[in-house]
Amino acid sequence: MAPAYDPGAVEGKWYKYWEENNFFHTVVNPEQEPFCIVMPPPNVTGQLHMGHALDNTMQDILTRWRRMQGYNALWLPGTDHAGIATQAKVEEQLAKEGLAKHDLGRDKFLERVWQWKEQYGGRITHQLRRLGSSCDWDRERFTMDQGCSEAVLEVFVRLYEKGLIYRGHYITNWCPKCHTTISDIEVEHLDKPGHFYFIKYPVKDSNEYLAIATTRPETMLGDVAVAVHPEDERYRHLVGKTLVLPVVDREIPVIADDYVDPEFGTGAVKITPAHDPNDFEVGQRHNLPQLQVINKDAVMTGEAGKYQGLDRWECRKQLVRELDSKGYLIKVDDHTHAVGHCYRCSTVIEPMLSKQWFVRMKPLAEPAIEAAREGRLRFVPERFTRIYLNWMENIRDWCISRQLWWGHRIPVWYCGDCEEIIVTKTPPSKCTKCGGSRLEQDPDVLDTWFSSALWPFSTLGWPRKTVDLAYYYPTSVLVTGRDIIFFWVARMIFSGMAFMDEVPFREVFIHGLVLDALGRKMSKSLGNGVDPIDVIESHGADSLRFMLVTGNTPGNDLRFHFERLEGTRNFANKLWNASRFTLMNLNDFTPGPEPRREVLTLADRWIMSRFQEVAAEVTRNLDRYELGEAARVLYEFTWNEFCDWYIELAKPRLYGKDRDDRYTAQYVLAQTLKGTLELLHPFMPFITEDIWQRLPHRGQTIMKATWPVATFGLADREAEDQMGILMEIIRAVRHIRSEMNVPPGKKADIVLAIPEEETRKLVEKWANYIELLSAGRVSIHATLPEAPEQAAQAVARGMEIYVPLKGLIDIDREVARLSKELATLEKDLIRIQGKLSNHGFLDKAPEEVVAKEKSKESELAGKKKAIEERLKMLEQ
RNA sequence: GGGCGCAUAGUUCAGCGGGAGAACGCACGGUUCACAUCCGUGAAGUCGUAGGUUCAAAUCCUACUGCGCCCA
Repeated sequence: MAPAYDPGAVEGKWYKYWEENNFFHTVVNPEQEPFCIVMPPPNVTGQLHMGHALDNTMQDILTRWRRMQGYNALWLPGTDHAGIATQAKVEEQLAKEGLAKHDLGRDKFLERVWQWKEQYGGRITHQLRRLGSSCDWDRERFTMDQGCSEAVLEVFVRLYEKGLIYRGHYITNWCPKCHTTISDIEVEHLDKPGHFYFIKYPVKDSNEYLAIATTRPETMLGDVAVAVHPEDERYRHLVGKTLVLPVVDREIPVIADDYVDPEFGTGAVKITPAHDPNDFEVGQRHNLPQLQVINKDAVMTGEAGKYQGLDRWECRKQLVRELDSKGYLIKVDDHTHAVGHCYRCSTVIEPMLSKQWFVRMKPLAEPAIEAAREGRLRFVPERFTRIYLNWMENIRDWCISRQLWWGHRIPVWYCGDCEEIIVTKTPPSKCTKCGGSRLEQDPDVLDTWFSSALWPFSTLGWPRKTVDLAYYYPTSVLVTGRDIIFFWVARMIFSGMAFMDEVPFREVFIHGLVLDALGRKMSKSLGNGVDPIDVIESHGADSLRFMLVTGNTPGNDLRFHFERLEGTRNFANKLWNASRFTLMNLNDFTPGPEPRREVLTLADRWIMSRFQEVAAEVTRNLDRYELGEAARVLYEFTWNEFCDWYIELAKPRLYGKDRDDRYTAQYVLAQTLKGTLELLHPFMPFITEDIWQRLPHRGQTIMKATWPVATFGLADREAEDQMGILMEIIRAVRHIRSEMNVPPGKKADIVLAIPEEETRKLVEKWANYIELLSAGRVSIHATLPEAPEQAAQAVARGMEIYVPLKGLIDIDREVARLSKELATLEKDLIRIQGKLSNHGFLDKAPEEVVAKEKSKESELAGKKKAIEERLKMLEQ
């Protein structure tokens, strides 16, 4: 084995081994309990970023753990066609050739997108493999594969037939750059500094005017009314009067509507139904016309008169100038307000009137709300339940049509003869009503999230009744980022309720975002992203995984620090070297019977007991989705207990002549290491497999090893207590040596006074531990007539520990050291005595707590007394 | 405007009713046959502020301040 761990040398090899042996693949087995995670499908042509790395590491940990626990653990992978993003990329590519998509036409363009998908579609799944993902690639799905597409058609038709899908002429969010409508949640509201323009609207045949305030003056070209609150005294006399729209000279009415907030602005609101969602509703209530003055490129239309052809911002500038010059502009205030931006391209959204398809949400949301309220579905952390519920309870209809070519085409045909609308899974040859053959399919495609909403059951075979579906649905847990709770999680839940009559997953495990070291979102525009593949290449996938998982709690964001990555890389190396040491000492070892308890040393019993507890604690934390805690427990056990103490204590027996002793040490060492590797395997799959394969083992792969549960012996409290005493002595001696500057190479005398017989016998028995780990010669006494000369002293558990330092001791230094210790002791003692003299505490605190405080007090008091005596002596 | 999260050692974060923890960094000392990607020892914190509940609060409650996020 190499003296340093080289991830590059092992990762590829083992992944290939796992995949070739079908270890990730599951087969339905009614005898076995299923565990299933469906992977949030990454964009098919995207590449792995830190968010994916975190999300998939967590899923892999859960999957590998459950698999080892004996579940039939399926992690089902797949990719998403990502309508807008993918189409935009291909359009970009075309643009480089000087082409637009319309030059090719729909069919040719789609061919290009499929080509693109073939070219890049494997990239991300390949990258997921490099991360170590143990998903069942045999079941890999794509949102536009045949099965998923069928599911989409089925769902669309069924919802339509139930009246839950309708087509409407409404105002929606139009992105002038992506050239499509997007749904409400795809709009990002950003606070932007802007202006509040106060404009005079003259009252017809009068000298009076009505002042309105707007943030978007250019839309006044499409104004069809001005609204005031019905009870607003200031304007009551104007309701029903006519205003003359400045510049345009069009006549518009003053109307009264509750929607107006009299406190805001001037209390008079211009109404532009074609370009504002609220105005749209006011317009509907008052039967107002809809005047479209901005087109799909965000350029002014013919309705804008002389401003036709101007970009919306340019129009605003010029129009304000004209208003000002003609005396209509009262004032312009600075005003910060939320502006809707496209979540994809950040272009300012233009509310636009058009015919679109919508999903009626209220009836669908109800069961999805119930499911969460009744606890049939649980969010981790729990607080996300409220966020989910709050959104679901206030849900609005979902606009699902997109003016794109790449996606699931809406299965709707319009008859050119009788205007019949035909909604069907299979293309009709003639009109079902008039028999005419002039049929035209709706040109739009569905929102990408429409297909991903079906993911948990479409990937398992729905709408067919497959065995997979019966066995794995509902899935066990969904692991995803909190940024897509609304986009995706909520939609899967109501879809699952609607079509499977059951939640799609029992639990939703939400994690945060991976931020850069400064706490900023990683983004292309900032260029602060860290490529997981670079990290895998430089530090190994295991280090990356471990780093992503430690120091992280459910739902919270995580900062990416390079130093932390080094830490986990070092940990991998530590594990590697502990294993190297173990293996070097196992050359003549064939595992036989478990050593009898009598031949076990204290250290053996201690490490076995500790391992037991660690296994239990790791399992408990995984159960609670506390992956970070689980990883931390393993880190500390491996490094601090197994390496720093157990291995050191095993050395003499491994190097010694006694074959039985050697066998016992080998046995415990090998077993503990193997068990530790198994507990670590979900976190660090590659290195653990590599070492496990070299150790005596049964089975083809650590992946299928049994999750350690009480594999050898039960917790051994006695061994832990006894070991604790010895560790305390060793630490005390090391402390003295270091403080007194005893050269590390120099053997020191260690004189122990242990009045208590049982403890004395224990220490006598294992004195070699002290000699070994604190480099000294130990002599043990019940009591000493007087303290050794020129010795440094420590006190622990009623024992006095002396390190005679003839010629080395610096009395002043020792006095200072002891005085300092005395000061902290006194501080602790005062606090505890205060507690113990408090009647409230004695009466109300639980007995154990009181007993604990009492024993602490006597321990500290004893220590204090010993140190005081010692100080008195030294100062004489 | 409403909601949520965070505030603990120089830094990044755990802990979330009964002795302030880890990692990194820092200081001191170390070439022993697993590992200098290492070993040993140490210094370092009125646990954001102010109240309250409790025998007991970093931990629960209330208000406030600062930062971040979501929704309107």
